[in-house]
Amino acid sequence: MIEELLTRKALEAFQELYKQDIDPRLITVQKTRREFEGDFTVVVFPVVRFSKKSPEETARQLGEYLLDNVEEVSDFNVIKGFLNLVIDDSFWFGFFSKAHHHAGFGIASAEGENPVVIEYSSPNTNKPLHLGHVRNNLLGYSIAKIVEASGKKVVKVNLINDRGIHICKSMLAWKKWGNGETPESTGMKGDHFVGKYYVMFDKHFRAEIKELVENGMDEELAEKEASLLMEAQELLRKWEEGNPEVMELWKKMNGWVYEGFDETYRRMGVEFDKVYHESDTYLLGRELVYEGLEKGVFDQKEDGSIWCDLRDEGLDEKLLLRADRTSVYMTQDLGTAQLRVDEYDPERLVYVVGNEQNYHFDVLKIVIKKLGRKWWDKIYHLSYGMVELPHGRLKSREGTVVDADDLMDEMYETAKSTTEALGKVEEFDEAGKKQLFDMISMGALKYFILKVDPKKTMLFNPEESIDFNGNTGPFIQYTHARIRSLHRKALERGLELVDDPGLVKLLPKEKNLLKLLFDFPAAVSEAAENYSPAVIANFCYDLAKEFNQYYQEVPVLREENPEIISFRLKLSEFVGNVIKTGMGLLGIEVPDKM
RNA sequence: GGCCCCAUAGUUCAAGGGAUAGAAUGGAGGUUUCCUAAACCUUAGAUCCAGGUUCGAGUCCUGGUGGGGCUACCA
Repeated sequence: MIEELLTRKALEAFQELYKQDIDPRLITVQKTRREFEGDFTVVVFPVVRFSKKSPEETARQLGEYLLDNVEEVSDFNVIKGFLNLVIDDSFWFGFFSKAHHHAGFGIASAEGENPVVIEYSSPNTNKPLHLGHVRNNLLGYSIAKIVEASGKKVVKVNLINDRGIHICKSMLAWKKWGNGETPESTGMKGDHFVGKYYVMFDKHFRAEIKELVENGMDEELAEKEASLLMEAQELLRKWEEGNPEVMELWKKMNGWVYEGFDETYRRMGVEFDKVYHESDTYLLGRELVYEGLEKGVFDQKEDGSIWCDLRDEGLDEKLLLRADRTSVYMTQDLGTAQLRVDEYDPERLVYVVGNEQNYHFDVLKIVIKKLGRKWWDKIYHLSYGMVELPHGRLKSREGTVVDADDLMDEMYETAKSTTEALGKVEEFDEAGKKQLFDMISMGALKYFILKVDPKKTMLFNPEESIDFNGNTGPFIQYTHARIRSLHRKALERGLELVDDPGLVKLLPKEKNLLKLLFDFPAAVSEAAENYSPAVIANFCYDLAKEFNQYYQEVPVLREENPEIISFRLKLSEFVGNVIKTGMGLLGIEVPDKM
């Protein structure tokens, strides 16, 4: 890397010029800001105490040394304590010649045995997916792609919370009021169908509480003793006992939900290498809790419930098993973590889970540590921010949710009408149109969500919807389509091209593009280190924006010189390929024409 | 009450302790006989408050204000 070379040479310069060995961390080489001349900048303020010269003088002497001793440096200028170095065109052109052929530029091949296991999605089987899940799924899938591109093996896993009181509520409602109807008989998508009964349970449950309270019962007590809740709990007990009738209903209703989820996953373009079900892992979790009890790291209370005392770590006591020995959320998460370690021996266990569960994961790590598992610190909670609506956060109960399927439908319609209004679809057949509208609508949605730093709370305004102009997915897709169009036109016109154009005088915009392209592998690494697709999204946007400016002011195909046409065309294609690769890391497809 | 997170143009987002805080959108104005105008160009507009550390603070520290989350024998 050129930055490392410059750092090394700068250190060398300090030895030569001032007889000083300085801490490499004091030398910062960064990209020169747009408004100044140069490609890389060394900030000399931190090292003036070693040179014992003014910042300007230090920068000037360092600049002269680098100009004399580093082949790539062709000029420099000094502004205050900033040394701006100009890298010779031949360096950038050399990079172009080497890299533009390479289809997988920026993508490292997987090495090492131990994979990174990434859990994402993790739905409950009682209701359809909403906007919060969309952020989760898109983040998880994209991060998996990015980590893979950074040269690691990745296993994408999903953990389905398929058991518990929530699904029992849906089951009970269906038994009581379903009259045997099914997704097929109603034409509803399976997850929406089951979700309907979950809502129905809640409605009747509320009504019952209201009635109990009106008859003089305390509200808190009513919420605990409502007959509907008791029945649902009875159903859960029967489930844990393996009651055949209950199991059958449970399997049937979960099956409906999975069919619905699969459709939504397919549409979002996400997939998994392995799917875990909580119903398969909670028993292992229970064994781990007993193990901890034997080791004396957990405690049993008089009623038989088992707890982990975390007060020494500044946290509270945490329940691990109920008095009746049924399991809680933490129990099954212990089990699944152990299972994954046994199965994959991972270098890291990444959990893509919302930041509302920060506390849960703090506790999980400590509990695993207390169990004596050395891999406790391989657990990494990728804690992403909530999606808020203009009126506050998403709340299923209050009906302020944005349903994932509805959202995708609306996006599709918007993409369709916008594209048709622009008169861009005459040349497409029906299948081509559908494919294009899918790409554009999902591109807009995915980019909108992924361009935001995962850790931050983000706002989604359904009224204003998602834009197709400016810093958006379709803008970048459009740039790609333009580049592909250039390529098509060049072939149509039978232009005389050369395979490896020789060194041409680089225009400023061309140099800017090459500098951006040069940074792509570093952007992939940075995105992988920080688990942040936003880094890639911003990179793609900058590249597309720079290209559009270039496209606007520089003719590509209308040049005389075949060498120059070839260079500009290949540079454009290089940009197009990197956009395609980068957007691919976000799970976004790019069209050849739009 | 305790613990955690956040605060940047009207709005939605950027900014690895570095130069004059970038974009987009919305506002105002402009570009199409020429490679796709979902584009491009010009223009106005912002770091919550008070201290501190530093040659240098949107970024780090302390206090305040405002917002969100967690603090379930729900998952």
